[in-house]
Amino acid sequence: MPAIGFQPHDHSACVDGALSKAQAHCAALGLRMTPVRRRTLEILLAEHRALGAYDILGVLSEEGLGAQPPVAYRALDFLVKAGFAHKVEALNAYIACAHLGADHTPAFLICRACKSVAEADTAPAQGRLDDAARAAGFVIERTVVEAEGLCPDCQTDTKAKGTTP
Amino acid sequence: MPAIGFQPHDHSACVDGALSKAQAHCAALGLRMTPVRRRTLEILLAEHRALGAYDILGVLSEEGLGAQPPVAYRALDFLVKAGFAHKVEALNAYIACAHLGADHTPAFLICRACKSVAEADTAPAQGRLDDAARAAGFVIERTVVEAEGLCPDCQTDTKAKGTTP
DNA sequence: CCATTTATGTTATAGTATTACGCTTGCTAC
DNA sequence: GTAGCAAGCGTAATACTATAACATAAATGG
Repeated sequence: MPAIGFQPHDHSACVDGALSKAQAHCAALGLRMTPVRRRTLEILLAEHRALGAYDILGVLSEEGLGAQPPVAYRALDFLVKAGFAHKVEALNAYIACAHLGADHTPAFLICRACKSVAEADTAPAQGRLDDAARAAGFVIERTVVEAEGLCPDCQTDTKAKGTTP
Repeated sequence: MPAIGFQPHDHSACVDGALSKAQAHCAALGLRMTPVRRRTLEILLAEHRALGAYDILGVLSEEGLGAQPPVAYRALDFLVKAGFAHKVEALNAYIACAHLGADHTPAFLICRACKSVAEADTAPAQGRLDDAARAAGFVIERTVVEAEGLCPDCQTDTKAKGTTP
């Protein structure tokens, strides 16, 4: 399960696949994929980048799908709970799940230059963190693993060399 | 390097030690430990819990050390950059560093019931994440590793059994 | 069809963070 | 010592993120 997001790929297939998997998952579990929710997922899927709730809201409201913050937050909550999207805590932003269907704990690689975000798998790191937690008598329910740095493309770009070029 | 924060310990020694280490570190590097910065560090050190910037600001302003948000944020930025404190991304809150002096990448164990936060070391997990990043061609500059769950004390408390007791 | 639950629409407000600008303080070089 | 400069602080204004509360509407299940 490689990090998805930096390598070129067939993006429209990636979007279509995710949408239909999400749809199927909803059908199977009796969840309701309403217009606002589907559109929100589409917006997130359109790019391998984290979007703020208000970015989403901007698009939704342009399309007449709701103009107030709760509309976007409710749709995002639904998608996150259903596993179709994740919240990137370091950015206070949201991103579509790149490994839909897998029951995973995501790790994010966040490029500080181009803002793209790749989703990797944490299973290995996870085990070690569990060890540390167990030693402390702590029971983990949810983990957040995020790394900020430079993606392959931005490592060679001059603009990326410093924080203030 | 065990997780610090859940076990009972000599807290005043823990505070005093951290303060004098910070002071010494500033002296060594020519950093300026001003009244606002020192007081902010003291406030954070007072508890092994993450505090919001506005919690800090509340105390500072009661004491005549500044009444507007930038005062708190500037002090916190300084402490974080100097390594005397960390930001807990999952809480949008700040906590004093529990391993002052060690050049470390912290991992936090956050109790959702009592809100205490322990700081563990991620070196092991770190290695695996590095592997994943290298495979993707990504260069990590900073990592965020946070786990939410229940601390030893709260696992037995009835109030902690559900999210809405 | 009616009751219940689930989702949406809307207003208002809470919580987190930054920009911008001017003043003061402390350091360094003359 | 004092002129020039950088770092820090005071303050106002504003931007960004998120939730509470309550009314309305649509779907589900008897």
